[in-house]
Amino acid sequence: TASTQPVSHPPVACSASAACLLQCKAGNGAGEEFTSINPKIITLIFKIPIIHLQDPDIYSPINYEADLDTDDELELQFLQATLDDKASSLLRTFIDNASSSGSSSYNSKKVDHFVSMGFEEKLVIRAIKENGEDNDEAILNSLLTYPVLEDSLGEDIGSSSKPKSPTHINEDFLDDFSDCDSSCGEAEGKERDADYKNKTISIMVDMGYNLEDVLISVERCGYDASIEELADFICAAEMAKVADATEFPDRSRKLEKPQMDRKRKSVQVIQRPKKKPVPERMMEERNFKQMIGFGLPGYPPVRTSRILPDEALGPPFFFYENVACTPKGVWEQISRFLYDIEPEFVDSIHFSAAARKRGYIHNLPITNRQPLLPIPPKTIHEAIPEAKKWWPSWDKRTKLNCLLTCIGSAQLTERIRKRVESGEPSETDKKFVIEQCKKWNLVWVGKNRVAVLEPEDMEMLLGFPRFYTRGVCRTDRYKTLGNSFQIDTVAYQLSVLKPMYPSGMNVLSLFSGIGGAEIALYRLGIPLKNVVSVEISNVSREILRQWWSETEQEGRLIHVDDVQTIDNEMMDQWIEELNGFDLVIGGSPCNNLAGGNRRTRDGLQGEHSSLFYHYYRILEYVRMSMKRRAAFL
DNA sequence: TAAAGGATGAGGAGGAAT
DNA sequence: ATTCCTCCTCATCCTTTA
Repeated sequence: TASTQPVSHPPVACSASAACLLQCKAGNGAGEEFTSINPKIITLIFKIPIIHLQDPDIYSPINYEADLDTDDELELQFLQATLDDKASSLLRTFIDNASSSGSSSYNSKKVDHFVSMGFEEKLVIRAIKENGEDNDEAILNSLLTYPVLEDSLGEDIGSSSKPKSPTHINEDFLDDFSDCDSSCGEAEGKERDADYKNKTISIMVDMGYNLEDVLISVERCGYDASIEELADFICAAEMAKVADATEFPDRSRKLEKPQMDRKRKSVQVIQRPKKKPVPERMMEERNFKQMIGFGLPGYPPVRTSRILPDEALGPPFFFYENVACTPKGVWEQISRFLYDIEPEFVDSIHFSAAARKRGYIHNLPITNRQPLLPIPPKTIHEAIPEAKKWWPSWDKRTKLNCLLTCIGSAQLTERIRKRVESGEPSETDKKFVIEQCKKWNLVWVGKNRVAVLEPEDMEMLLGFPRFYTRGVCRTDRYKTLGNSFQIDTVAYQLSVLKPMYPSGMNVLSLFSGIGGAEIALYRLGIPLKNVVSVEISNVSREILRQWWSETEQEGRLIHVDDVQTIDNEMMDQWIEELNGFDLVIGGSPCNNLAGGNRRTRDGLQGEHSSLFYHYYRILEYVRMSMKRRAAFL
């Protein structure tokens, strides 16, 4: 059968289509759009082609339905109902990819084709019978619909939901356990557990794992955990010992909330907590108000540890960034896709003289962070000492506002000069001047003269080397810098990686821009072994390339222009050539989220901001592919 | 032709007063 | 708890200027 075929090729090829589906508008020109997509639905689509590897019965879409509540059903129905022409073509791609990539080693018969995508054979037969053999789209649509329509399947579903990592270790091992699930009675369950435990432990020890570690991992992950899950846990625990014993699940903590952890684990990314919505959780946090994240250098930590869902643990580590003040619900949506990890909101005002309110979601440890040295100036006067001389007493600013992509005009600064130069300005004049200064981040550069920040000022305030962006026109320097990371802020969070990777890192940098992530790692003293940098703007790419060349980086810089063109084959090739990625980092476009956008602030589904789903797609695939590779080697 | 200028507010967050 | 007020925002697009 399909499930016993050796894994020789990445089976997932539909992810891009799945992500694209998110952007499909409702059919019939109704003008409605997806405003909130449940990751369950998307994950369902994502997972379908890979599930056959493990255990088709367990991974059939029906089983996923176990995690779908009423809302999800509606959403799924809505998804299907809105498959217009555009979506249909994507669906076509989805099917083609799944068959050409994932099922290349299987026979071409219709049934096998869909079985290989993870659907149950009997349902495939039924769908073919209903739709005819030649209509793949209709067949697939039916297969996706069955779980929703088949009420009677609900019980079976609920009891057999046991998603496993797509990692392929040894099918024989899994076959031994795949027929045991919670549908057994209580007594049976205990017996099953004991049986399972013994077999698993025996196998794991045979595989070379330390008995104690195996026992701990079984305790921690639950008796129904698969071998690869246990292996993952042990691997993570090992890393934790090296890196930060308090960050990863450790022995003292593992028994605290076994039920909660088991539940979370057992559903992986499919299930999202419903009782405690993310928004309230996030807003309750006092870190949102002050935007100090989990703590700042030199201050007592807000939080010293956190428990990440097992499926979120590195490697690879990941780091995601975007503007903090998005339309409502956006961060909740992002968080739901990124393993429900709580965003860390930090205002770079704590690291710099300029504000920059940003949210970060990552799976990094949060203790033993170290700030970059030297500590950057934190007030305007420290940052721009020459301005102090000309600063009027009635301008009370000590900090700059967020560095944007556009600057004030020379005409404006001239108008301000005229208002101010004729004696003591009136209150009205002062009000106008202060208002404009705050709006455009103007600083006093001469007697009665204000000016916009120079590109070099912005480079410094953002933590880049001086003249980093030289060589391109002034407008482009402002634009690219305005879109960048604040290096000190990001580096502080990334600093925990330094002791873990003394010999350097392989980095997949998405939406690189001018290379804020690369500079942050470089300034931390973490060697850049290989960097795959994805950036659509050739101006930005050139800036990074130039820096890479000038600083004589020993590693390799691979540039890709469009994140949407990255397919599984490319990722597999990189993973093979570079021996995997250690970090997937990036901040997806904020155009449709940022408050300054008057025209197209249409949220995460916006034209540019929806590229976030490619971050998710790529991260998910890289993680899956690396897991599979690790288990295979 | 390329760069700069100018017009284009909504939408939250947060504080103070009620 | 509600209302009022102040403040700020990784922007976009068309026109004007150099």
